[in-house]
Amino acid sequence: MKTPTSLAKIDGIDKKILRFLMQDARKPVLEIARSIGISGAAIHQRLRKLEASGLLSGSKFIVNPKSLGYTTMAYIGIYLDKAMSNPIAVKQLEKIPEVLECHYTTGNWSILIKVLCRDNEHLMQVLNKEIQAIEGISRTETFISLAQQIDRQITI
Amino acid sequence: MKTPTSLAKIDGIDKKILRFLMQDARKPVLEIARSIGISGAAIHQRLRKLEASGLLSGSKFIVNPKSLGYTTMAYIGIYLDKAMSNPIAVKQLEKIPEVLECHYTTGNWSILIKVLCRDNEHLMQVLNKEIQAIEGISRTETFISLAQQIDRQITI
DNA sequence: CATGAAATCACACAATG
DNA sequence: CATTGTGTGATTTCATG
Repeated sequence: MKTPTSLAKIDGIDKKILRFLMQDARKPVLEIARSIGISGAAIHQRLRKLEASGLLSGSKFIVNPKSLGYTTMAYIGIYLDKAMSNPIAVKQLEKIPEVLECHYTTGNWSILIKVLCRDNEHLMQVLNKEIQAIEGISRTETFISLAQQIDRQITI
Repeated sequence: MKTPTSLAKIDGIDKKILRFLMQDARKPVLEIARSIGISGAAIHQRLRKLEASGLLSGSKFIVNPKSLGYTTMAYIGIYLDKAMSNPIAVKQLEKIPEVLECHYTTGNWSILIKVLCRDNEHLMQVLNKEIQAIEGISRTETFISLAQQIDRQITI
């Protein structure tokens, strides 16, 4: 087995286009066209191809959580009971809006989640009233992010 | 002291606009306007205000790393030597393109990073040749993400 | 694959209620 | 704070090198 998912083959022009749009999804295609010296229609064709290949999975507006009063980010390692099936716990975690990521991981924990809360008190409530209340979750270890110094996507 | 950063006050219409654009940054403003029943110009005014308030920190095209052959994601907890100043290590980590996030955390480690690699072998090389080579980094603990079941932004 | 032309649509800035 | 109107520019598609 050597083909996990068909790899997209992209050339230098695709990379340039992507680098622009990964920085600013609303950058007009025609501006990019002028920057890299090909026509707007050519960029359209390439973007359609990249979408069809699955390489582009959409675009997002990024909201700054601090502006909404969310200042406390934390990672939480979760130990599940042996008998517990992981998907059931995940389904419960999905219902907690403060949970932004959830990974099934190797190592000490069964799963590792990232949560975003307003403050420490809010984090404590999410931990005690929401997460610990989920059946099958036995113990947790919390790591509060005091500062995030790097946040980026894959380098193209 | 009660004002960490001025909180943006947003109403229901702002929320609707944001929910659309957080899903798809390129959704035409006029489409949103029709969906929620106000004029396009009104949405523009609101977006300008939200940008000015700092709530919107841009937009991004999302690329699917698997399409580029990057299938191994991992979190790495890093112990720094006591004498080590955190910013210097971070500066070195920034130079490693596989490092996507870097958090200064409470708990066992000094910092927690997220890396994205092509495969386990690539991860091993990044660990041994790049990360362990940084002065001040004494020990690391790696947690490979076998599957990511939740990935989203803050709920508005 | 890239181009250019043409039709449609969106944007942005007013001035105004 | 929302609306309408308007000039300008962007998007999208198509037929064609």
